Amino acid sequence: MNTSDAIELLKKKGYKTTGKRKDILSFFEDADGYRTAKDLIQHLESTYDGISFDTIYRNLHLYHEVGILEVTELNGEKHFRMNCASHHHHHFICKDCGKTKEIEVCPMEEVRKSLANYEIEDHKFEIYGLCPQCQDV
Amino acid sequence: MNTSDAIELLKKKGYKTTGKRKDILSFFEDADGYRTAKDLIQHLESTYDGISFDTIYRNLHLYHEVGILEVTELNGEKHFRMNCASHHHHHFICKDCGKTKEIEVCPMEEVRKSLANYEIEDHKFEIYGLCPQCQDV
DNA sequence: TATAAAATCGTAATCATTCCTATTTACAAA
DNA sequence: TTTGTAAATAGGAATGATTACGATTTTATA
Repeated sequence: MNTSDAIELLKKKGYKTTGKRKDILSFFEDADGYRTAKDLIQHLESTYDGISFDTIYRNLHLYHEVGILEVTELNGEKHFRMNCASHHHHHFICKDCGKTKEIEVCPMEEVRKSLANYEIEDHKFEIYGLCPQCQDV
Repeated sequence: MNTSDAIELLKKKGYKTTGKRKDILSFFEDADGYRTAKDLIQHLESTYDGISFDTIYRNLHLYHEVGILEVTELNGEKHFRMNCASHHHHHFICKDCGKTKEIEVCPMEEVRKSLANYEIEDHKFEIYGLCPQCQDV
């Protein structure tokens, strides 16, 4: 998913296009990893003085709802990244810079067998650590 | 891990035994799944009127630190359960009642190969849904 | 260009969690 | 058994992320 695909998707669903919405999208397109609401506010404040929490969180939720963003919860804070689910995969997440690396392994097929009678709604497989760039500080 | 093992471990580490500490342990021993700080407060309030947040959170942190409790973050809230890591495994977690089922599959061996140069510190593999008991409501 | 619906602002409220000081308690040593 | 002291707790304020909401502004379109 990239910014223009996302704008297209939003239009198709009847949502309006605003400067802030576009900037939020490019922020995540450039980020190439997980970012928090705080990160986003900091980025937008230079352009839009006095931007409201409401705007930030409303759009983060909206984007997640329509599948533009993925969410994960780390250290009591929600982290968002551009959805890259063209195919199913998981992520290594760098604790330092938030950048991600795709992991193709998914053990769910095998797991399903051991969960007969259980209704599986979702699953999460994440690996945490330091990416090569963040190791020598 | 059960209550008496935990008390033993705490003593060995030089921590004092109090009624509250014991009750917190039995709460989790009986729980057989993930519980929140709020759940714990509700449980303790009937016995200890006016119990302090400090006591709750200090002990949750302590128990996590020494390995009595495991933690996971769901819906903006930390969830705790008795540590059952006699061997490495993961969990199915019921969204309704918090009960867990052990999952023996762990794909980390395979994953490590694709993460050369990455420093792996931790990983999380959880399956969410409804357990058989919670499906027909 | 007028209009209605959607988006945003400004700010207060909420919720989980952390922090702080005074007081109480557990337990080891006398 | 008493006592000294470090650890534990109470009570409540503070913090940080997130949500809520009435008033205002902006977008899309007729």
